[in-house]
Order: sequence, then C-alpha cells, then structure tokens
Amino acid sequence: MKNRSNVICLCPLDGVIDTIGKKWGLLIINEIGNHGKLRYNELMSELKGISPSTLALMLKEFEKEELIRRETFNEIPPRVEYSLSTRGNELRKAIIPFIKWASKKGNFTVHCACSLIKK
Amino acid sequence: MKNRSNVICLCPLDGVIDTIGKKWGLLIINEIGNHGKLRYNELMSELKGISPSTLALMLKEFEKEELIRRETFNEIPPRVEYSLSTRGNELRKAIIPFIKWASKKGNFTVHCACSLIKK
DNA sequence: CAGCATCCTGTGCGATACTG
DNA sequence: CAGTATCGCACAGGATGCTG
Repeated sequence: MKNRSNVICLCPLDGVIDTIGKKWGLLIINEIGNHGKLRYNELMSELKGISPSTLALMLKEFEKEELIRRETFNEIPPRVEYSLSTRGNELRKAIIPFIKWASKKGNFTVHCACSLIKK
Repeated sequence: MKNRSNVICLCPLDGVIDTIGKKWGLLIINEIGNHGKLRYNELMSELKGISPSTLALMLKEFEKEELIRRETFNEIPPRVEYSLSTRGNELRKAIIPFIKWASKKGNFTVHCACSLIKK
C-alpha cells in the first residue's frame, strides 16, 4: 500500500458508530427516509420486531444528534411525526453504497420485498 | 416521498450489520485495507484499546464471512498475515462516503492524525 | 397514540493469564 | 508471535404493563 491517497483514517467513526451501528440504527434512518415522515406506531409496525422501549430510545438519541426531526401536534389523540434532518438525509445518502454492497452477496436473509434496490 | 426510485430497503443489512456494526468492525477492515497486509500484533498496536480476545474473535468472524484472508507461514516464530479479500475491499470502498459524512461534523473526538481524509 | 418504567437475558468486550 | 481460556461487568434490547 504505497499510495497514500488510498489511506483512510476511521477515527471519525468513533462517535457515530455507537448509535448508527446499533441493531436498528440504519434501519430507522432509512425507514424514515423512505417515507419522508413517520409516526411512532408506524415505525413500530414497519420495523417488525423492535420493542417500544428500544425504538423510543433510538429516536431520542437520533434526535439529540440531530439526525432526525420531531414534530409534535397538539391534538387528541396526540400525533408526533419524525422526519430526517438535512444531516440525516446526507447520512442516508452516504450509506447507500454500503447497502448496495451488502445486497450483492447472499450471506443474509431477505425477509421482505427488496425489489427497490438496484443491484 | 412519491418518487419510488428514492426508496431503499435495508433488509440486506440484517446479516451484515451484526459484524460490521460492532465497535471494532469497520476499524479493523479499514486498518487492514490501509496497510494491505497486517499481522496480529500489528493490528493490536494499531487499534489502540482492543483486547486480544476481541481482536481474535473479530478476525475469525471476518474470515468466515470472507471479508479478509488469512495467510499462515510455517516459521518460527510463527507469522500470520491478514489482508482484505476482494469482497472486503469492495466493502471498504463502499463505506468511504459514510466515513466522509462522519468526518464532516464534529460530534466525535479525533484522537489521531486524520489528515488523510479529504473533507 | 406515543411513549416511559421495570424487569430480565444475552452478549460485546475489556483484563489478565496462559500455551503451541 | 499468535493466539486461547477464563472471568466479569456493562449495556443493548426484548417483553410487558402503565400513563398523559
């Protein structure tokens, strides 16, 4: 590896990988991105298997990191909508190559219609 | 979000995020990629803070997933060299956008010379 | 509806000591 | 040198029940 321009330092990941790398991290980011806006219970049913506590926790973290935006409506029953922030959208775009890579080889189980990703 | 071509399914991640998303996952992949070939103890010192058991565990997982290659030399003292497989290299390339994204905003601590990444 | 509180389990991962 | 073995803790995250 002589070519120095090919070398990349991963330190920036230290802070981000902790939240993004979690089991549901990218899934949540992507799901919200796919729909534009999503409510709590919509996320609950889209992300089959996640527990309410976990989802709430992740949403809070993402909100704190300003990856997603939280909009509250004073209605009864209450309505809350989540959407990606500008930065969250950039993140989503940034991980597309990774998703494409992951979808290339079959060492995973596809359990939903993944027809929308171009292989 | 009307434009369907903008929708991405993350299912492929299910299998991969478990290993890649771990604390040292990307760091290891990248470190090996940066050097081309690396030995066990070289990795130990490059990845400051990792424990021998954890490193050994990750290397095995990556080897099983065929992201890295393991070459043994029958010498005394023994020598083992790790390098990225073709697929591992593709992965490394695929996460570059993510790294660049992560390096854009300062919600992380840079504790080594990160001069090599173009912001 | 949108969560929070609580309990509980699995395991990621560090520390340390030992081996072929 | 390149790991393995063992211990231990912190924490992710599921299940369930409750609340404004």
